[in-house]
Amino acid sequence: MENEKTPTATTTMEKIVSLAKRRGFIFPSSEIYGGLNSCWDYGPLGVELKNNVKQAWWRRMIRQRADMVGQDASILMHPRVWEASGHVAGFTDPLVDCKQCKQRFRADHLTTTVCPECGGELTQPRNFNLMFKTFMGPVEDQAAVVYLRPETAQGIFVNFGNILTTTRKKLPFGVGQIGKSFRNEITPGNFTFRTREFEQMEIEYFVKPGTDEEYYRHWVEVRYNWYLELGLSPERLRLRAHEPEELAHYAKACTDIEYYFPMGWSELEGIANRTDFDLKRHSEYSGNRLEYFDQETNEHYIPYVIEPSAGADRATLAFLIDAYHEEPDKDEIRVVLRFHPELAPIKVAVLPLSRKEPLIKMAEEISAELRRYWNTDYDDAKSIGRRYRRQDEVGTPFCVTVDFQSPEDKSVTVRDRDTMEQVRISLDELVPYLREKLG
RNA sequence: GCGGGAAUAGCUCAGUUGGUAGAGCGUCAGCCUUCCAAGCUGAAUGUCGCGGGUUCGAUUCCCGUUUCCCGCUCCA
Repeated sequence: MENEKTPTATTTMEKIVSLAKRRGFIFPSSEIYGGLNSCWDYGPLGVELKNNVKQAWWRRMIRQRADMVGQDASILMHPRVWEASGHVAGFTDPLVDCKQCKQRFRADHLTTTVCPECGGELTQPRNFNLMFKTFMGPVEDQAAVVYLRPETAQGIFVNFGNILTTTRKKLPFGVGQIGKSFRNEITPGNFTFRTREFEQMEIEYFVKPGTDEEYYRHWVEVRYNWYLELGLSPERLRLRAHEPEELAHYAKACTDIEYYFPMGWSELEGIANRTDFDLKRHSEYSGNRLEYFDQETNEHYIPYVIEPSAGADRATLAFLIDAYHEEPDKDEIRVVLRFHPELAPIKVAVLPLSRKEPLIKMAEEISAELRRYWNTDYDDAKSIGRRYRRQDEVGTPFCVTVDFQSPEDKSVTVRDRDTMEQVRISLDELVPYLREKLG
């Protein structure tokens, strides 16, 4: 697959948007007031899915690694942070528009005073600061201007010293966090792919200078495999190394992990070698030396940083798109979300075959038991086939069906979403059975 | 921000040459139903995206605006 727009791109994304709305994954923000540009709300199933994505990241990247710790920094930070990081200067793009051909250019990239495309007249440069600004305190005073963070990364850099002393970590080690960031993107769009409020899952991994390239490769591999482990299709996932001229001001190297979205190959995550840029700048601007003392070599130095920076909303969208399947079923089309069990918003549904007692009572008791371990749904409305379809459409991996035999021999059947096969097991074995499948 | 398209029920859409709206699917209730969207009966849901103008009357015509989608430019 090359970077082309497919003819079905529109309809695929529209189907995802429609399903997301219909089944309570994602709604337009403030919809009853007409919506708000580029803002989306995660509904009952969407929040489960996204939380599962974030937990799958946290578990593998932080908890299961001895060289990682977590943190959760505030969104509002000292204004000087953004001067040191380069965002106050670097996030302001002076843009000009051609009055004739309507194309837009960065004024600082132009060498001419007329449109390089058609020679038309250009508008005056206008500044686009991509950071959201607000006021700290009840009085709108210039001295109290603060920014909503445009990335979570800086919250880690400014805490480098605190984490070093409190955790007694030795290099190499990393700090991860998940949180909201805000950017006044010029062009948001493509559903939740590019929004002005978004959630990041970022790691800053500190290493001894000279070992940075080795760990850079390590993290590219670790992060790539993370998506594969959680079920993303390998043929829709690829790595793309940045060309030197497209690197950000702080980066020595960067590799994107891209997914083949309906609109084409687009970035899920970037793994950057940020060198010692950030810690050095914060040392300069704050007057605090953000250094590491290496006991083995008896020297002070500023660590290099490898940054795997992922978008939680983008990952969630990719998992949703990748899970989406339409399959012929008689004359109908069966919609199935084939989520990895770890990501599925509902893990198991309990379905009594009839509304007659004692099936209902037994089914309710079983769901109460299962709800202790997993997000469990209960549904007794309409035919059993219809209820399987409902669960398929939201990606529930397992359905526990209580039939007329169940009260007599204390057994149920478990139906698998992917194989559509059923096994009859005793009630005592149900939780162990599901635990083996779901973890 | 610029250009193009669109906006009617939860979803997909029809419709009104200007006289305040329907279908299918879905949802809910009841009957029926012993494992893959069966059937029957009944019900709920729309300020026709929002605001203004023209008009006796606007969902329909005009203007503005918001949102979404598709192209330009940027990023996680």
